[in-house]
Amino acid sequence: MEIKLLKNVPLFSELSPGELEELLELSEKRRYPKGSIVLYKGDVGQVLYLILKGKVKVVLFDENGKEIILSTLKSGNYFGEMSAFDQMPRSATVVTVEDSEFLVISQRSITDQINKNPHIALKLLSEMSRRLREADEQISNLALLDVRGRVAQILLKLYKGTNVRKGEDYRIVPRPALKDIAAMSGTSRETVSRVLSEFSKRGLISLTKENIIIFEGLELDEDID
Amino acid sequence: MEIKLLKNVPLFSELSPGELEELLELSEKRRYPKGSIVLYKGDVGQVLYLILKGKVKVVLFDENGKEIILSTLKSGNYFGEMSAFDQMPRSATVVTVEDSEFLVISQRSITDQINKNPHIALKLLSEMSRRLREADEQISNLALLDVRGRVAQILLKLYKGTNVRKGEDYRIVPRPALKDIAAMSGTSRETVSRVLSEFSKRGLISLTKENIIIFEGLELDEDID
DNA sequence: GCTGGTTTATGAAAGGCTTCATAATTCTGC
DNA sequence: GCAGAATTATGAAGCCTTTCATAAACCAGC
Repeated sequence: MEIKLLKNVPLFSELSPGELEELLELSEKRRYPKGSIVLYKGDVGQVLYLILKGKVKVVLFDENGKEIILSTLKSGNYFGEMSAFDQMPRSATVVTVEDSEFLVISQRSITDQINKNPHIALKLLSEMSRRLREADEQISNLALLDVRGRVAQILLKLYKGTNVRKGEDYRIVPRPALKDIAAMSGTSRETVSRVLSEFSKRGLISLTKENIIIFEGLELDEDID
Repeated sequence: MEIKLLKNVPLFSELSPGELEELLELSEKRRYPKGSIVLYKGDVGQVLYLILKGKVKVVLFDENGKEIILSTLKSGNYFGEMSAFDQMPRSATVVTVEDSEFLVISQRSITDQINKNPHIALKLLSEMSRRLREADEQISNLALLDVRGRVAQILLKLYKGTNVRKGEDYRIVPRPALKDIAAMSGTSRETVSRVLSEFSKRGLISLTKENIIIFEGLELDEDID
């Protein structure tokens, strides 16, 4: 039944129907409503979660509850692989932002598959490289850019995730909550509100109720100031 | 000749002498004096560098030359693996901070070894997991802590890297330059200077010419303030 | 052991961002 | 369609950090 679904996940695309079958039998399907905590930072656990349906955010909190979003993942993506490979506790908390469904795969199943089929390892290495790049970029943004720059980077990244283009502009649909943009930029809701209205006044973006339209030129933000 | 050296690198510890020999023959040894740029962000190139001797820093710069240090690596560590696995350009610049010597291994050699010996893939996955954790922690520090907290975290991390313990205190030897602590904390030299002298006045650390001694209690810094 | 260059310490001013507060707007569920 | 909840907009005060400037300390090499 989900064989077809798995087949479309790049990570498993090289597996034979038999191997997929085997993987499925050893795995468990789990559902979580929107807003559930799937795993907690500090937990031990070596299972990997493949997102079949829905969307999650990977987050960290400080002692006052201030949140930083490390990444957002949707169906076809997976998380929890780090603990599967280095046996350390969960390094972040994962929360569903939509009703979601996961395939929970044990570390054992994964390493078994790697041994049979090293190609899977290369897929994993490639994906982890991508994540490391993104993490490095986020570090760079936090350390080297001011809030305007960071928010601009987040808008561009959000656009790449939605990919709605009309003529010369780029739309982020649906419009994300300011507090989420803030949690991605490492700043406060209020500051994001101010920064976006400044961008809007400068003609770099257009804010509507349903979306944010990015005009060419936002990339250059740093210079214009 | 370097077979013995390679044997001690965790990444290759499972390889047979024959496989090590093969790897060595396909690889090239390269030396760089202190202060050399080994690879530039944006370059294309899929080779992996194994550090045989010396020390490097992985850095990013903003347009004014302000630097953020993503990590510091020493002999036995490797870098450049990301481009080897996802074929994207170099995501950061690597600079030697000591005279250094590298074994330059082609992506091809690595994937060949992975196919022969999936265990190598697991080592790589484990190491990349570790790096991702560190990156996430750095993001969290930058986004959620003030400068004091970030500098404190860097001191603790530096201590873990030197591991000189005498009685109840922990020493960072040799004492790093303030500008490097700054580049790791995402702040300025001047601010690090002020923060350290504040820590010193509060009795959390002791600053000497040769080292920094961390007393128990620095971890709690956030609370004390 | 001196000289020039580098690193560190510290003050002062300015600015960016946070925080708190309030009002307006929008959304949600009945 | 309404009431209450959540989100957004905006002002004001204050703090943290940066930046610039200067002096002191330190270091490296001849």
